[in-house]
Amino acid sequence: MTTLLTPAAAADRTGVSLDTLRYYEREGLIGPIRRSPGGRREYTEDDLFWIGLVTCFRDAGLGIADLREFVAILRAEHSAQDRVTFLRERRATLEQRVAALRRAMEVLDDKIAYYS
Amino acid sequence: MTTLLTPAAAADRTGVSLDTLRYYEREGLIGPIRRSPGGRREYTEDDLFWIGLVTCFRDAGLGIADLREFVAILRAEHSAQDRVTFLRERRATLEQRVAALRRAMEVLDDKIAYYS
DNA sequence: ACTTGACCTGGAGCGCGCTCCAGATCTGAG
DNA sequence: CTCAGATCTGGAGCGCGCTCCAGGTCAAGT
Repeated sequence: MTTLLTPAAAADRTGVSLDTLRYYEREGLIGPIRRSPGGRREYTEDDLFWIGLVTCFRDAGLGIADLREFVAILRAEHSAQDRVTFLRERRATLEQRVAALRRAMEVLDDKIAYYS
Repeated sequence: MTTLLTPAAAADRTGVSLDTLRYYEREGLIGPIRRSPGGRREYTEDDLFWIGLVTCFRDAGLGIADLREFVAILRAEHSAQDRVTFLRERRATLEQRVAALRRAMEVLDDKIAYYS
């Protein structure tokens, strides 16, 4: 028997608010989450794991649309080749962000050196 | 004689739109930019340089408020110590972002490996 | 002088990613 | 059975960072 979590528990475990959980589901980033007979959401461990992935990418600055595309690619039938291509593209954009951050950090380092 | 640039030229050189240049000025991120007798903005090379810094930080994901604070710290009278402290804090938050990006990239790498 | 186009200001509008709210329903404790 | 508290839905509201617009001014060519 798989343990099911209430929305509150899921929010607690993932650090994502109830509203945001619902929002992500509406947007197709997670779920659809199964429901109890009464209509309440019941989150599985798998759901939590997936939510973790989503928040990981959100934290990295990917937008909702990006993530929706990500979900689509991983869920729908796509050749492994397509998936790899897509994933590599995403990886490249993340690397560009890292580069932008490094540039900014260099500027800060220069200023820090100047004032030290 | 220092060369002065029209707004259009400044936008062109910096890659920032006219509207955004005005917006940044209103928000106190740049300038105030000097004006011609007729009231038009005239950008100096120094202005352009500063705009470059601002866009560098914007590209790194810093918010307008962060940048305003940045400007304030660098312009107003503050001890070198204060400045260094502030700059180091900023640097730390940028490093956290890099870490978040790295985590996301690891996830992508795992998926790429899986589908390869 | 006239026209054209760049520029001015103040303010409205927009897309994103939530966040909040109202009003209804479900659930569990007593 | 009752009542409080958790959850439901649909939709409004919000902060951010621009972006766009109207109505007017300025500058340069003819």
